[in-house]
Amino acid sequence: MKKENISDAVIRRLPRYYRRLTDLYHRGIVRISSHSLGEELNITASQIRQDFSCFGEFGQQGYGYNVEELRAEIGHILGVDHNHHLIMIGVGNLGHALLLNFPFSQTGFTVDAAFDVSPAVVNTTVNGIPVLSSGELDEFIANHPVDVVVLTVPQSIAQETADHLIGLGVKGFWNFTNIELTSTSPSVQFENIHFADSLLTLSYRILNC
Amino acid sequence: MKKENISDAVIRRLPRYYRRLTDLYHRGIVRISSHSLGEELNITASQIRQDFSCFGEFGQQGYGYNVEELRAEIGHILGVDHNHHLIMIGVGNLGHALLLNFPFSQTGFTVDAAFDVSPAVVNTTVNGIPVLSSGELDEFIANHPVDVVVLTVPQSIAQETADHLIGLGVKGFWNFTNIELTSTSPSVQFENIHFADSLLTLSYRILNC
DNA sequence: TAGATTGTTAATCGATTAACAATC
DNA sequence: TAGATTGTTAATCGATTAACAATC
Repeated sequence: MKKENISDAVIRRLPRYYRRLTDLYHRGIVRISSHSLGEELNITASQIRQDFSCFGEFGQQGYGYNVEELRAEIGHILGVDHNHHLIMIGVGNLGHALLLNFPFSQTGFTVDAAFDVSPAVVNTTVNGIPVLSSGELDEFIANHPVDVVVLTVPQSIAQETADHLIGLGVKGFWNFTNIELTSTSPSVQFENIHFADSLLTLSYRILNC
Repeated sequence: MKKENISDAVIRRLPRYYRRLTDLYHRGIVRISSHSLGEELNITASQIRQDFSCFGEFGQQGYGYNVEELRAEIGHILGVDHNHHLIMIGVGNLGHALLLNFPFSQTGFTVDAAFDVSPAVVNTTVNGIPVLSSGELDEFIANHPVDVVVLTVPQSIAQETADHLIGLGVKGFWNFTNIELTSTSPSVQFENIHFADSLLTLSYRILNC
């Protein structure tokens, strides 16, 4: 299963394949060729076959790929069946929106708790998830190992919060603050949602493309 | 100013340069070399100089770059001084969070209005921005030209909403729905925030890296 | 002046695309 | 069987890195 040297570009295409295959599956489509799959995603058939061949042989000559099987394989590669444990730090407007709307469970994550400093939200629940006081964080993690933290805190405390959590054993951060987080430990993974960077690239493109 | 063949990789690095330079500027740092700038961003000095040279000559041999000037140049390239007009379609939890927290004006955008179908939000204002009924959309755009739409609607109506807006002349979409939007017109730009894709790549990396 | 650092050209590296034998 | 399509190897393309003359 574990392959080395999978490039970031390949990894970022996997969720798109998974998304499209899920759609095809729900529409009752049984088989698909690399050519057809690529057409819908604007990816060449060659690249799709190269990408899949990093992980195994999922197709059949003359037939193509079975949609349900391929979806399951890619889902497994991405870890949707892994049940990661996740907590959220910072329950402001954005944190709230994610807790209410984001399908964590479909993505392989269980949200165990959320944390905030504001008395207005501490000891409430949001979509069934308890919001605890930040003071309870260390004890909580000691009793409930956490794989990933959703970081929806103010920018000013983002790096120090991350450092503290890394010390408690957290290995992954879904970072919604607009800074580049760093860690001395190479096994810690950061995935950034940089809203401003994203909108700026759109600004550039509507002016120049 | 307008250069052809700027690769997507270059464009996506520009906001990171801009962000770092803004930080340096606020810290009162006057000059920086490509080497120092790269160290903080994990980008080689060579690549930084290559990137900048797509747009002009902003440095000085033996000295490096003036932080304030370089920040202004890159900001200008990205269009932060352009004052794009923007509206939001769909004022749910996520839309609300963006209206309340996202610094649109710092990014070169003016939010003129938001639209929704729910009587619970129509005719309210959020952070000073009027929320109008979706029925008023066509007339509004006829009177207030719109460059970019923030698409925070349910997935099921995303493509049809986009098609309608493209017909009304909208050229850019900041798409928060988890589907790939398409357009027959090549001048229409889509910038996607695919939350689920993002979290899935994190899932993959904590399992494999 | 000497040291530092640019902008740019050339070299390298990696990712994408094309081609094709294997085979369902 | 004949047609279709895979997985993989080879060719191409583009992006990154290295090198260096120019010069502040």
